[in-house]
Amino acid sequence: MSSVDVRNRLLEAAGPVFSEKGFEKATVREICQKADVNVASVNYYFGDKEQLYLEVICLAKEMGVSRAPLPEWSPETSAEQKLRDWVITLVRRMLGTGELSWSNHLIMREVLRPTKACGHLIQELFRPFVNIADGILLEMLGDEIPPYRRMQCIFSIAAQCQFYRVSGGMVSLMLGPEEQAAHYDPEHLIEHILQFSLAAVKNLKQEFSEPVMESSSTLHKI
Amino acid sequence: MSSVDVRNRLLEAAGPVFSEKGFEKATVREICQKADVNVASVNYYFGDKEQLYLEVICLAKEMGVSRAPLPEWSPETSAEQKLRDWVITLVRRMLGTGELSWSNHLIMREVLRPTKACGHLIQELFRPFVNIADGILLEMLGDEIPPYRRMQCIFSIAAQCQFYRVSGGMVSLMLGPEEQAAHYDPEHLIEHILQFSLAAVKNLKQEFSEPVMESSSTLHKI
DNA sequence: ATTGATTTTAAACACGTGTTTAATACAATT
DNA sequence: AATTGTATTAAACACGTGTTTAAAATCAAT
Repeated sequence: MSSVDVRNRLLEAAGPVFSEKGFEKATVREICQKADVNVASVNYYFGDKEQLYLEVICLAKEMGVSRAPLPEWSPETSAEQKLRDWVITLVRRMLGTGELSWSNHLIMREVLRPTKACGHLIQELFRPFVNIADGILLEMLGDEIPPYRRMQCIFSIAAQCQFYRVSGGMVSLMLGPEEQAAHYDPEHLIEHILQFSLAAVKNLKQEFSEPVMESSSTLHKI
Repeated sequence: MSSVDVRNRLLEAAGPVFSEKGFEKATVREICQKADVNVASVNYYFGDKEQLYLEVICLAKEMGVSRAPLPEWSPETSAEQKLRDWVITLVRRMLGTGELSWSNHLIMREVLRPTKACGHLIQELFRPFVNIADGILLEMLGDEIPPYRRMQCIFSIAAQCQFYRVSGGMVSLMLGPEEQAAHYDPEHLIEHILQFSLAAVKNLKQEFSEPVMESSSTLHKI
């Protein structure tokens, strides 16, 4: 068994374990057992547990992007279709099952509780992906609408996709299994999220082309 | 120092610690140190660490509800106003700061990674709160729209509120501090979430009163 | 075949965890 | 004042953790 082989076996074994248990609860012993290598190999090849974790994060990022990439768009593709593709891609990355689900899960852990690896993910993964959505919304809304309003919309759309990932356990407990199977599979979710969000975005555009209604905000400080 | 005093001191000290560290990483020694009692007191009064945790969850539930309750509505309160109040209450519970923020944080931990305490929270806290929103949406949408569509809308609204709670760390890293302070305080978030969601809900009502457009869904399996 | 560097191994180390224990202190009751 | 049941304490226990170590094994080059 060559030395690079042991390194790769450790990386591949560590991904699912970190994903399932998190950095703290994951044990070097379990990872080494799954990789079928000695306990000391992590420290020998990676220095310590944290360095192994950082390399696993990079691996997860690359796997996620390559497995669920954005489609190529021709110049005449409509903005609405692009937004649809964007949401489909996001849901695929978030709710994707099978071999690569551990990478989504691991990345979500970084979002929920950022470590020093989160900066890397933002720069390499989140920011480019958000910028694409920003371009689509700019195309749909025009530049009279302030950029921060576009960002709020992007967060609102992403939030809906993220909800079923992070709160999936609670959703399953609230809905019956049959209800969940009937209306909450990824395809139905995509349709709902798109319809919900497109209506909101189109309304935002109308609000800026028509005179604005004053909203009586009597909200107190939280 | 009376014995009930030690019990309460443990409960009050354990809340913030469990909230900040989570059940696993929180240590009995730290809780006892913060409560200024002996290490063995947890086992003496609660049996074990988990039983203490369960009682802290119940305390968190009661604190959260009592601190940010829903307002009383008169019969002529509009559905739109009720939905506004509902969102305000949810954002307050989710993003509330100060003394009670640990209870929100702890409940959110249960949502993200349900333990045996989550069933209690659903029955006592989430289900009643969701039922109120369901009644409001029923009022706005009428009963021609299937109940599961209302539930999807409730999830979409709650998702937006939840997003800034669970992804707040990443949002801070993506936006600059000045951008975040300018447009992402709770009041601005409430306004955006309400405008975004009300537009979507009203569009859903229109869709059911007007002829439905066929959407060309060529989505493949994830 | 010998040598020297690299890799693998089992054992041990140092530390932190939840829990238990046996002795002590306390407070109320007889 | 003596007794009894409860509450508190410091110490120890049993276990799991990441990491280190020194010896053994493997491999490539001479």
